Amino acid sequence: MKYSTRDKILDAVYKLVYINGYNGTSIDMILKECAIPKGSLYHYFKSKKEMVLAVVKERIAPKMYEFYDLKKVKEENSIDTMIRAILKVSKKEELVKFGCPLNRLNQEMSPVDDDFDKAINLIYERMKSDILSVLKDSSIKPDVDMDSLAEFIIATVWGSLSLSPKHSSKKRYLNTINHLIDYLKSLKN
Amino acid sequence: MKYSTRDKILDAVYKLVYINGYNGTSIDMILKECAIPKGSLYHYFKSKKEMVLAVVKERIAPKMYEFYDLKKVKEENSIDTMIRAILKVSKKEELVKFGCPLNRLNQEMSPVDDDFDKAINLIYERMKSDILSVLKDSSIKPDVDMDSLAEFIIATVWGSLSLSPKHSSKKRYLNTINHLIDYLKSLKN
DNA sequence: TTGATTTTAGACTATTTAGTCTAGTTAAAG
DNA sequence: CTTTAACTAGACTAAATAGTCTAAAATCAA
Repeated sequence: MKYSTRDKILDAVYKLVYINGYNGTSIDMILKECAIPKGSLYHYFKSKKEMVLAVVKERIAPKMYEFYDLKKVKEENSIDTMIRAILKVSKKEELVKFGCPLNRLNQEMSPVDDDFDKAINLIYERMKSDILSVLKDSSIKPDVDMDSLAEFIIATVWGSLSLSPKHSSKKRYLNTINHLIDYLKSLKN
Repeated sequence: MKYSTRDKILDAVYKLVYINGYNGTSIDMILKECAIPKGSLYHYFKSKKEMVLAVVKERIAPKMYEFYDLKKVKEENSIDTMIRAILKVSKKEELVKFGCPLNRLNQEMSPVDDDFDKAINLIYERMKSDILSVLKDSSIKPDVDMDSLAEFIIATVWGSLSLSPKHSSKKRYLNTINHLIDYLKSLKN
C-alpha cells in the first residue's frame, strides 16, 4: 500500500488551496510542496482546475460526510445525535483554525465558476439530506420545518467556523455553537 | 460634488473584489472597470494591497455598520430591534446573492495576511459591540451569555448568506434565519 | 498670466503564471 | 529478456501579473 504520486498531489493541493484559496495557490507552490516535477503533475491532471475539482470530490467531500455518519446511540433521541455531531466538529483542529474547506472554496469559486458551483452544491445537498435523515426520526415539535432547520444547522456551523479564522479557537466555537444546541434542545417534543 | 477618481477606483475595486476575490481581481480588470490609466491608479494608491485595504475601511466597513444602527422604536423590546436588523439584511440584494463582503474577504485574506486580518477584525469587533449595546438594554433571560450571543448572531447571518451564493435567494435566507429569530424570541424575559 | 502642483497617460520592465513538449526512465506484461 | 505502456524530468513558451517611469496635461494659487 504505497503512497501514490496522485495521492501526494491531492493531499498537497488540498492543504494549499484550503489555506491560500484557488487563486492564491500556484502550480509552482504545488510542485514544491510535493517535490515532483511538472511532467508528473500534468500526467495525472490536465489542468489546475481539474486538479482542484478532484480535490473537492476526493478529499473535501469525504471529510464533510464524515461528520454526519454518527451511529445512533440506543434509546437516544436523534436530535442528540445531531448535537453530538456538531460538538465533534470542535475536535478537528484545522476546522476550528481555518474554517470549513467546502465553505471557503464555495465563497471563492461558486460565484465565478459553474463547475465548482455544481461540484460544491452536490456535496452540500448530500450533507443536507444526511442531516435531514437524522432529524426525521427524532421527536421534534411538529410545526418545525425540517428542511430549513437542516440549512440553519449548516449555516450556523459554517458561520461559527468562519469568524475570523486566525483568532477563532475551539472555545470560541463551542461558546457560539452552544446557542444552536440550546435551540435544538428546545425543539424536542 | 463631483465623482472623484479616487471614489471611482474604490467603487470599482469594491465591486470586483466582492465577486472575484482579492487574488481573482487583477489591476487590468480594475483599470478596465473604471476606464482610467495606470498612472492615475498608482497616483492614488501605492499598491494593490493598500487599495483593497482602503476599500475595506471606506466601503465595506460603512456597509457593515449600517445594519446595526437601527433606531429603536418606542416601547419596543431591544431584541425586536435586533430582529428587525436581521430581517433588513434580506432587502439588500447583493448580500443575498453574493454573501457578506467582509466575510468573503476575511476567509480569503485573514489566514494569509496580517494587515487584512487586523483591518477586518477591527470591523468585526465594532459590529459585535454594536450588537451588544442593542442587546444589553433588552430584557433577556439573565442566564444568557451576551457576548457569545452576539457572535452567534453574526455567525448565523454570515453563514446563512454564504450558503451557495449562486442559488441562495431572499426566501432561502429568510427561511433559514427564521430559526435564529425564533431562538431570539425564546430568550425574552 | 505665471508658476507650482496635482493628475493623467501609457509604454515599459521584471516576474510569475498555467500549460506544452520531447526525451529519458522506470515498471509491467509477455 | 524484450517490448510496451506508464511515469518522470525539466527546459521552454506565451500570456498575464504588479508595479515603474517620464513626460504631458490639467488644475490651482499668486
